[in-house]
Amino acid sequence: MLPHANAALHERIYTVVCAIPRGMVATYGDVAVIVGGIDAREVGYALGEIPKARVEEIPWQRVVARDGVISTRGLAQRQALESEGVAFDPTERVIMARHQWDGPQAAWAEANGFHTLPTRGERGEQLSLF
DNA sequence: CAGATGACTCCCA
DNA sequence: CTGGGAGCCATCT
Repeated sequence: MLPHANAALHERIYTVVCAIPRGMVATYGDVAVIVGGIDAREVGYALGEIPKARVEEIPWQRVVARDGVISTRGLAQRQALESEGVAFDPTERVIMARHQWDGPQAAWAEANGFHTLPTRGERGEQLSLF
């Protein structure tokens, strides 16, 4: 379904995805919060509607499920992430403690009409996730 | 307007 | 770990 969902909404989602730094990942839920007014599912559907011509410019592979699991078929996403330095644990999950994006900078978010993520606390200290 | 459907997430058995 | 079910939002039938 969703043959041609709201183009403007897709653009906002794509813009946020393009802001995810190389080597980092964001969850569907995080992207939804940043865009505002939508939920994780909407993000997933939008990414599934990326036109072929733009799949090269949009780092869709940097968006993963909340627990670091990749939900797309095949290994393309995992390989793309590994090639840019994202590490996976033995169960094929992204090591979120080390690669989860903190969200856009306040200035950028405000300038583009987006939200910033709520403080994720001292996430960089809990490295003992294994 | 009601029902169905998803690259989601959370909870419980 | 697996599976089911509810809640979630936007769009399509």
